Amino acid sequence: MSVFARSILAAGTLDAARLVLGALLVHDSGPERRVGRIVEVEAYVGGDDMASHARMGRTNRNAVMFGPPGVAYVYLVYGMYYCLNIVTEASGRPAALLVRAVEPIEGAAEMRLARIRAALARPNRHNSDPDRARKHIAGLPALRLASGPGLVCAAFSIDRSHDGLDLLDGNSELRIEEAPPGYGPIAVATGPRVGIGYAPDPWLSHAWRFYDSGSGAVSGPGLGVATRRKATA
DNA sequence: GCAAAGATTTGCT
DNA sequence: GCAAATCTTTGCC
Repeated sequence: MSVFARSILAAGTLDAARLVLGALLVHDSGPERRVGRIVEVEAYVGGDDMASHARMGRTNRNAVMFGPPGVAYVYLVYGMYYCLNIVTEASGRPAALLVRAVEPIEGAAEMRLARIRAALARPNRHNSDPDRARKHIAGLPALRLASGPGLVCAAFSIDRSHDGLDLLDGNSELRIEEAPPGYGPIAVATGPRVGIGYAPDPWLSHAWRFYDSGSGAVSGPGLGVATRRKATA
């Protein structure tokens, strides 16, 4: 299987978002190969996008967003969860696609184990019984193993060590591969981005979330803090 | 130097 | 349906 075309990511981010749906996220190391079909992404476009980490210019955290396309931008959100982005557009222009959900194709058992490992690594005051989390994840349908940005990283064992990794290098342990025939999205739907209630319009309202409406792995309507804050405001 | 908030998920009420 | 967990980054003193 060949890696995803860098020229597609180098062009406009909004076009790239539609074309990357259906492509495969592959983690090719460890006991079992993990493959997931990308079914939901969000576009963060340029330094003037007030919802983007790039809105404050280049910082230590977001530096790779300013680099070449096809590179992984991985950050820690809320101090607990990692999020995976695919950098887009030419060097010097900060843009990326946040991978919000993938549909497990291969290695679902390993994804489940990785989810359990991640859950046990962050016990909280409610989590008095480790077996509870274990059983919860064990009972999840495969389609729900990576249906959220933090869950994608948990299921694929992605962390800050992958920041800056070239996802379009066939030798990378984590990479994006072309969609096999028939894997493209059946119907691409769009909507506003999730969890960016702090951003002013027009960025708040831009329909820059793209997903395959035919996939059962797409994440929920958006349960982020910012979204709730907006709802109660 | 310190305070505040975040591209989320979870478990209990 | 809500609040907590947790830590990096940012913005201001």
